[in-house]
Amino acid sequence: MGKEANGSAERVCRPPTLEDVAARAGVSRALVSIVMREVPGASDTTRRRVLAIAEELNYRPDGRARLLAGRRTRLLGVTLALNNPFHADVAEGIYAAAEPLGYQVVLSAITRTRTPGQALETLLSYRCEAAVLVGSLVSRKRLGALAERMPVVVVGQPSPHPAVDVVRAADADGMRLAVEHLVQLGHRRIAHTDGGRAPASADRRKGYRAAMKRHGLTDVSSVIGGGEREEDGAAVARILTEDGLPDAVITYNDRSAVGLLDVFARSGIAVPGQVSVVGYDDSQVARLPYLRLTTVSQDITMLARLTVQRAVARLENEPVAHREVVLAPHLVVRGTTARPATARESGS
Amino acid sequence: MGKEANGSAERVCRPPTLEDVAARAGVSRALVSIVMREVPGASDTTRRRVLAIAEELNYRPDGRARLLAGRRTRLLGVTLALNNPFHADVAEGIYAAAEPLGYQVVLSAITRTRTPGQALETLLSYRCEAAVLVGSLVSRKRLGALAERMPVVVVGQPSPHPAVDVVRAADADGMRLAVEHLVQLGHRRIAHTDGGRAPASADRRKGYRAAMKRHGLTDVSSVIGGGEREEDGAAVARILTEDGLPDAVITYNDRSAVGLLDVFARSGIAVPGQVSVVGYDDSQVARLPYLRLTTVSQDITMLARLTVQRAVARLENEPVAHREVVLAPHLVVRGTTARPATARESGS
DNA sequence: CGATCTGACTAGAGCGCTCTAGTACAGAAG
DNA sequence: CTTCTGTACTAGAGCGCTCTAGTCAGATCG
Repeated sequence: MGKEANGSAERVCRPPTLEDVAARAGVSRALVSIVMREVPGASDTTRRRVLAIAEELNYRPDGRARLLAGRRTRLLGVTLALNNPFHADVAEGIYAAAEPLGYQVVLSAITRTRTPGQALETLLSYRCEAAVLVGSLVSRKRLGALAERMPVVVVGQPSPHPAVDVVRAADADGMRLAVEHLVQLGHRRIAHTDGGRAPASADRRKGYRAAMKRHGLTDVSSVIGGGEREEDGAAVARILTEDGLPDAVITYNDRSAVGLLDVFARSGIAVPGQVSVVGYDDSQVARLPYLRLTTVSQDITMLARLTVQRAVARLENEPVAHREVVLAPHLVVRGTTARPATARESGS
Repeated sequence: MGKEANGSAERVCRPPTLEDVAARAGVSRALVSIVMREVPGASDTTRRRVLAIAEELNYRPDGRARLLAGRRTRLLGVTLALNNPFHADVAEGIYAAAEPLGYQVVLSAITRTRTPGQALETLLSYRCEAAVLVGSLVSRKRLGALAERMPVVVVGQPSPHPAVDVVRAADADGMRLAVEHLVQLGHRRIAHTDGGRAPASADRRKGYRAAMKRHGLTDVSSVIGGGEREEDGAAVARILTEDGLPDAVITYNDRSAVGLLDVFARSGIAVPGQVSVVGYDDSQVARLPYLRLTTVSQDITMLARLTVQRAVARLENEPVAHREVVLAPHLVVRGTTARPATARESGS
């Protein structure tokens, strides 16, 4: 005859459990579990009744217990750097792709005070079934140790380790697209601001060099270092302004393009009037109406979807053809590229 | 005499448990638990021995089981929008502040496909002990329901609900600082780009109006709407460029200042030569060497630290003087503000 | 009319921990 | 020799679920 005034429930009393719902409904715990999991084994009538009582008691299944009791956790762990817009976009896509497949996502942030190792440790402690590493630099050794325990998918950069999956865009192709676009517009002196030690930077640099070579522009090709942040692009812009402008610049990513464009704007250098600029990523920032940055799109949504697909395929032992999934990038032409002003001298 | 070749462990065999370590060490599970938790009750000798065996077996405590078995979870839940730099900074600070106090952080992202409600639901299901809501818009009703279950701290904006804690900066004071700085420099026509319906926008707008009034500048005060993104600032810049420039602009946040500055740069409007600009937040972007944005600092690190302190205080039943912790903002003067070029006409 | 089947439901054993209430056994005090 | 104190350790009961192996009606069938 306990009068459980749930409405005035204080924080003190613990949240209701399966047991409570079962008792109230006059059924077994197992049945309530069946209803809550929406698996077959209960009649429609009881299903509705149990659901109503659960609602009434404000019952919410205990994630910890579920994780512990189930034979599977269906948990996808993601490590990411919170301050990186590309990472954030990927994580968003992973959430969206995982939930329809019945997988949950758990994030573990890499920050100044929290190393990739710690972030991974946390994920492991929750026994997630697969690890998704978004553009973070984890040592080959650690990668190997991790891959021995669970499927690992590295996103957005190549990874040398034979045991990990990789989902990324073809960086060399992306650079080729950028170079070809600029060449077709009539540019020759096309510079590249690289990403230094940042993920995928090496591939993009190589792609740039190859593309320049193919167009017979090796002698005018120039790589200026480098980094992934706005200020890195800004620094390069200052160098270029002093040393003489090229016809066009392809940056390592959109972030560094932003810094570059800003310094150009302040120096009164017209884009695309005096110099064309191509970014990389097609992140949110490239679409800003006042920037309208021409950029190479990695199709982040697709990247995320394929990442989840791959992790799930590994978990469910589906056959996987290649360790690496490489997406074809495409160019998004916006407002920062145009024919050179002086270009009436057609042909080479 | 089973030969447990752990080195060649396949993914198939489950990770080792307390039991395994205990068996190997010839002690009870409870003792191993004591050692792993680093609580008193074991001799140094056994402690070392158990630790060595745990290491050898590559044992890692199971977070799910810990959470479930302990009388407390010591889990702090944080909901945040991944694409918001301010949120990311706060989350980073929360990690840093929580771990020394023995609390763990669990993130739950708000995305286009994941509502604040869903994000909260996830946190609840892991039975975190307190919820931290970073600048997200949760209905008053939902806030109330949540606060009945656990301590709730809202960060970076006022919240009307009497049951939730608030940690934020004094937005009106921040605007006062900005206005005073500009007035002292000799500006009169100081405009404000507001944040529209964004969190804290109302307070900043009010603070601006009050400060302008105090300086007898009501007739030249002007609020132009508004939004929290770069493009919102850019839109305002275009309006100002057409309708006539004020002496200075104070933006709702750094993001919108970035858009504003960019459009000014493109239109050949000199900052701070023709117009001074003050941002708000002192986020990473304000410190970019090519921007050097004068801005009102909320001291995000401190905001995060106080948020954690407050949540922990509630959990540990420490006395709490006021529901709201309001930090005094301060002005960070960088390169986007200066005396007006024509300012030799001293006095009013 | 007993044998078989099917759908709805239940009992109870875990999952890997934590934590309370103990036991065992030193050494010190009476 | 007993009693006491403290340290080192253990037994075992949970935490709130899931899941296997049932039970038990009632329908189906030869």
